[in-house]
Amino acid sequence: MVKVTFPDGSVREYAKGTTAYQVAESISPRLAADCLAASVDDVTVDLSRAIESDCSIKFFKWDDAEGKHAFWHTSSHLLAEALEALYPGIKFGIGPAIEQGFYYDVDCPVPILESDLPKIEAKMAELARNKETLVRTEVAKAEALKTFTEKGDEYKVELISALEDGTISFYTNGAFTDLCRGPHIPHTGFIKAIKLTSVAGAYWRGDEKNKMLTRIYGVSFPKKSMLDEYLQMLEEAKKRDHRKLGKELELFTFSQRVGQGLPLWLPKGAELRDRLERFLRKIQKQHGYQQVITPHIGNKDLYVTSGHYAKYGKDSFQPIHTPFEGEEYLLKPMNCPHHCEIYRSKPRSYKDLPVRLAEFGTVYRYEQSGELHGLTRVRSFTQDDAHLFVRPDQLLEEFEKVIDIVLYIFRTLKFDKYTAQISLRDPENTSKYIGTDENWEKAENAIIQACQEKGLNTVVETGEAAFYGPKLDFMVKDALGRSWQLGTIQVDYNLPERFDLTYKGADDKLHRPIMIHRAPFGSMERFVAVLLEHTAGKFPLWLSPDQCVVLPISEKFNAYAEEVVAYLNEYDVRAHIDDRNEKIGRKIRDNELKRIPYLLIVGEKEAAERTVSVRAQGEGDKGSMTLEEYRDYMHSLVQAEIEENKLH
RNA sequence: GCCGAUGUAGCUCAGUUGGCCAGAGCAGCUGAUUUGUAAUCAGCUGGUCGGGGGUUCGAAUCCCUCCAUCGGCUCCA
Repeated sequence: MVKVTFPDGSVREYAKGTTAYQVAESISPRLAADCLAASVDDVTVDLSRAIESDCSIKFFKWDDAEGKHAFWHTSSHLLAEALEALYPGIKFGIGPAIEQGFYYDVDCPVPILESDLPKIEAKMAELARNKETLVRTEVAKAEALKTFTEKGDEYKVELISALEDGTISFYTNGAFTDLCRGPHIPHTGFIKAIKLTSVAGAYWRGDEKNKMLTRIYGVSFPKKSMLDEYLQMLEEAKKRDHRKLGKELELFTFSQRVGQGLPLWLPKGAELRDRLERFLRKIQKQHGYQQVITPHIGNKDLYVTSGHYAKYGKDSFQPIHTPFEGEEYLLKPMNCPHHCEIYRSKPRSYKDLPVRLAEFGTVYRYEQSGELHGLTRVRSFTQDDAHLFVRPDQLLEEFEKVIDIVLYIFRTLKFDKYTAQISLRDPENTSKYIGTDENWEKAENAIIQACQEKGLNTVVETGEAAFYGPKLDFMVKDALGRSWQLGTIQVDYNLPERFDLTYKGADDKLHRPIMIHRAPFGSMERFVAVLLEHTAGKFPLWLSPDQCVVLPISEKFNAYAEEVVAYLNEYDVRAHIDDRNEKIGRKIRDNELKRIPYLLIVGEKEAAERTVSVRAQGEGDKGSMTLEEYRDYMHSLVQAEIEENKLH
């Protein structure tokens, strides 16, 4: 007999060799029917796994991440089985579960097109109905190699070659056998709804030097209704797409003639951006930052000194040559070197530090054409940049203060779901980076310690650091769940050395400052994009380009409406008039669709009483207010939005 | 950059197997209407069908090429 401990702490005894499924069944048939995978001593396993010794056990259903993972992983095997049946000679790369579904990478003798997906889906559904059991077998490495060499699947052979003997397992569903660690759901009959979402190219093992395979993406569900919900969710997400909203709300546009990836900010977008900038500028002023302004180009030597030229020079916009002197200039791809030169413009004392130089600096980077994406990835963008030059004893405190600013901004704009990611150097490949191991270690430790002291929940990603230093990045997802880096804070020991930055210490000797690079928004472009997707275009009142619009019932009341607009504008309430010769219903509809927060309707009654009839966006009629009441109401709302999350 | 898809008026989209001057709604303009809480009516303007080349008696439709956009991959100072 073996003792099995359950999550609630209770213990039961079972005969040795009892499967996880049988254990579930012994608790309740319902649990056994719903459960998709289990964990034994915190290792996720198939339900068919036999229990050989005392252990703790957990069961995973669809609602558990592990359950979904096993479900989608099995779905990818089902996809592979269908593909093998439909495309003889097809070879398989890898086919994992992902955050929202699964994919399989294949090398197919005939191209698989998007138009082929329904056919493949149908085949999958057919195979799923057979309730094929996923059978695990453990094999010796030599045998595994033999199997796939005979099959002619060089990708699997390559994968197996890298594995240790004794750790290799196969899973078979129907006619398809795959190299796989598992775990899987018991049989394919659980898979009731399947949608193959797209085909794409993907390099074998993620390396662009390798062959490009065909990747087929899909999702699957245990119920048809869940698929419908999922598709519905995608439709909703499309409505929040910042590219669509940017066009509808007239915030920004692109022109093929100007060039790809070069956004043109329209008046309302420019106003929105200006408001965000003023918001941050104010916080920064309170925190001892000084605004500076630097040119959009810089001498090539500047970037040779910083190391950026060696790293990015070749795949950047090509240098600008002066007509006579033969000098080379680069479009500024970042602001740090310019700020270093400002630091150097006079001798600095330890008493002057920290020096905090801030600039909304527009930079130009050659992004690969296939990477451009709305406002989130562009070739010209404005960083809300600042560089802090600090003494070693100030590093932690300053870093933590920057974290506070980032979090304040996120709170104020209601970005409550973010991931704080510590991006470290790849220790396997240090040639990608500049600087000494000692300095890297110091910089990385500073970030880790600051995050701990702030009690920040973080994930660590190795190999994601900038080439000159490690970073703390704040990632936020867009409407479709794609993650974007917004705020970033970086610790840098390298540029101060390369630019020979110094300050005079109390000991009368020269010391090296440490640099903190930081951008709480990241870039104005990307931030506005993600903000649009989060708010669906319904900006908080303080940010909204238009706070209210005055709608006269007929032309007879235009004069009074103009008075109202003038009054509100005088008191910093952003108002304008809609004096089109249209019926009031029409004006309401159009302005609601433009997501104007407040509509003020004025007719005979309002003109006589010097009031406005207030209608809040999406909420309908709120009754009438005098101009003074409405003005104060707006002021209090705006105040509340900003004060609510105030930084201490 | 790579794989795949898409590109028709300012916007959203029709356009059958290649065949009469390329259509609609919205927006815009003109006129009528003077309106009370999500679309008033009528008329008009607007397109080298992404650019270029080719096949054909004839091309939005077929082929080639370039450009842009979209979904991924790679990249992201």
